[in-house]
Amino acid sequence: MSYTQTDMFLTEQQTIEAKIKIFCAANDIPLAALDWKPIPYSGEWGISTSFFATAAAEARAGKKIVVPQRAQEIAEQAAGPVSDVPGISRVEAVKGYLNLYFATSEYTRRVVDTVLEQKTGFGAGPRTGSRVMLEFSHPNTHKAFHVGHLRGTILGDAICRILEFAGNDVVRANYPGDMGLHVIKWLWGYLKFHNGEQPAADITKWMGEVYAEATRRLEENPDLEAEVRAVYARWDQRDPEVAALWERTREWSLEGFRQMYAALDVRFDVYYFNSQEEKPGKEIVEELVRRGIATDERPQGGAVIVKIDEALGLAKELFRTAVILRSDGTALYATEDLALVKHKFADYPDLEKSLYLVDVRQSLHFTQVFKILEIAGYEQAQKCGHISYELVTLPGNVVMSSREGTVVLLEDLLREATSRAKEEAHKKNQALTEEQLEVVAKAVGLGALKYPILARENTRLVTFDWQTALDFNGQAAPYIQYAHVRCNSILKRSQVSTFERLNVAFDYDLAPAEIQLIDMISRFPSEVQRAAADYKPLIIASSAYDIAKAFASFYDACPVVQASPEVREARLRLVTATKIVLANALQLLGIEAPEVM
RNA sequence: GCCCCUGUAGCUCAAUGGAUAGAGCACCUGCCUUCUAAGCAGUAGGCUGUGAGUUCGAAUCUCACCAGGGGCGCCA
Repeated sequence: MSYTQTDMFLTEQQTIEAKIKIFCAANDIPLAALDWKPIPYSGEWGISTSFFATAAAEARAGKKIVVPQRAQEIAEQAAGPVSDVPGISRVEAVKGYLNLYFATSEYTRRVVDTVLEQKTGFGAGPRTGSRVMLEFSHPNTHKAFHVGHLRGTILGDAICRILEFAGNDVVRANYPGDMGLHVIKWLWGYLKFHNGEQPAADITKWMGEVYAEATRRLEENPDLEAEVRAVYARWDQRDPEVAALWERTREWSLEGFRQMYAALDVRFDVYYFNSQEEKPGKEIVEELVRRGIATDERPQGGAVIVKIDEALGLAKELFRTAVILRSDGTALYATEDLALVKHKFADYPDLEKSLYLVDVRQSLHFTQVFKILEIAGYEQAQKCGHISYELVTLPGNVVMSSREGTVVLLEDLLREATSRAKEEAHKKNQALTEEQLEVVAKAVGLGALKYPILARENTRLVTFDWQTALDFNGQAAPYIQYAHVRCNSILKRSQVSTFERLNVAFDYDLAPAEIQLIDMISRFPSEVQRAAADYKPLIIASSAYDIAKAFASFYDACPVVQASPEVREARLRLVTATKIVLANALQLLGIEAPEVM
C-alpha cells in the first residue's frame, strides 16, 4: 500500500487500475504490481505509474525486447482505455510512464474541502486500536539537564504526537535514573558541603552544580572516595537519614523536571524509576541463573553474566556477553532493564510495541536485554525495539558531560532563545503589545530550538552552536510560523465568513504558485503515515517547510483581499486550508502556531 | 578483531529503487505607496568518498576498500 495524495482520489485510482488490468489481460501482458506516485513536475497535478517492471518480466520470460521501449509501448497502449475516467482531464504516456492529470478545478475543490471539513483532524489516520509505548527522555535525578538530553526529549515527544495522529494509542513513558553511583556522590557532596541548603529558582541547574562540585572535589582528593563508599553502604542498609535525604532531594529533581517539561510542552502518561526495578531485576537474575541461562561467576570473583552468542549457537560474536549483576551483588542498569521490560507489559498487557528511544551508544545494551528475555522464553520481548538517535556534541566533537562541566544547560538555552526571539519580534513588529510579545517570544524561541533537532535524521550527529540555535531565518520554525501568521493576517483583513461555504468552484486559471501550494497540502496525510511508520519527525518537519514555502510564493504572487469576488472567495478558502495544515503540522512537532508575530 | 552509524553544492542538510539530485546559509542581481520583507524572484555552485556488482533503472540495495564517529564482562 503506497500512500500518496491519491488517498483523496482513491476511487479514480482504483478505477484506472482495474481498466489497466483488463487491458493487459486482454492483450496477454503479465502486469506487474502498479506503484502510484505523484507526477514529479510542478505545474499540474496527477498520478503516475510505470511499466518497467512489467516489461522487464517479459524480457526475463524470453521475449526479445528493449525494456524502456517496451514500457513506453505498454504505457501508450494503456493510455487509451483509461482516458475517459471522470475527474481525469488528460492522459499521457512518456518515457515508460503513464501520467494521469486531474481536472484542476475538481482537484482543488476536493483538496480544499477536505481540509476545511476535517480541520484539526486533516492528515490524521484512522484509529488502528494499536497501543504503542514509547519510553523517552529518562533524565537522571541529581544531575543537570542539558542540551544533550533535549534531543531525546524533543524527538520522543514529536514521535508520540505523530504516532497518535497517525492512528495509534500511545503511552508516553519516562524512566528517570533516580538511584546509582551518581546519586550517592551527590548525597555525599550535599551532606559535606551544602547540608541544609534548599534549591532556588532553577532547581535542575542547582542540582547539577552540586553534582559537578562533588565530582570535582573527588578528583582533587581521591581519598574522599572512602566517604562516598560509606554513604553507599548506608544507603544499602536503608539508613533512615540517607533514605530520607534521598527521597527529599529526589523530589527536588523531579519537581525541576516537571517545570522543564512544562516549559517544553512535553508530557508523560507514566513514570518508571530504576530504583523500583532493582529488586525485581535481581529476582530475574536469580531465575536466569537457576535455569542455566546466566552464569554466576561470583564464586570465582566474577559477575553474573549471560553468554548470548553461545546460548544461540552463533559462531560470530554478535550479541556478545552481557553482565547482568555486579560481582558484589549490586544491580546494574541491565539488571533493572530486564525487570522494566516485564513491568511495562504487566501494566499494559495489550501493548503491541514497547519502544525505547535512547541514544545510539546503548544499542548493544538494548539488543542484549531483549535477546536475553527472548532466550528465557519471554515472548513479549519480541515486541520491544530500540530507536536510536545520535548525540548532540559541542564544536570540536566534545561530548556534553555533567561530570566534565562541558554542557549547555537547557535553562540557559531557553532563556537565551526566548529573549532573542522577543527582541527580534519587537524589531519586526512594533504594534505588538507586551503581552503579545511574551506569547510570540515563547512560541518562536521554543520553535527555533526544537525545529533543527526534528528536521535532522535521527542517526545524524548534531553539533551545537549558539549561532545556529538562535538563527531565526531560512528553513527554521519561525519561517513556518510566519506563514501561519500571514494566513491569519489575510483572513483577519478579509472580514468575511462566506468562504466557509463548501463547493465554491476554483474555475479561474490557477497561478503556478497556487497549484504548487495545493499539491503540498494534498500530500500531508501520506507524509504523516510515512513519518509514523519510520519514527521520523524529519518527514513532518520537511513537509511543514514545503507547505510554508509554497505559501510564501503564493502570498507574493497571488493577491487575495483585492482579487475579484470569485477569485477572492476561492483563495480565502485556500488560505484557510493552508492555515489549518500548517497548524496541524506544527502541532505534530510540538511547536506552537502563533496568530501574530 | 567483531558490530553499528556517517560520507551529496564552499558550509549545514534533504531526496519511497524511478523521469531533470533539491533546500537553507554564505556570495551576487532585482523587488516594500500594494494582504506583516522573519518575505519573494533570479544568477552561480555536483564524477552523490573510491572501485566493482545486482537491476530495465542506483545517492538509495550487495560486497570490498578509504575517511570520520560510536559500541564491544561488572558506566549509564
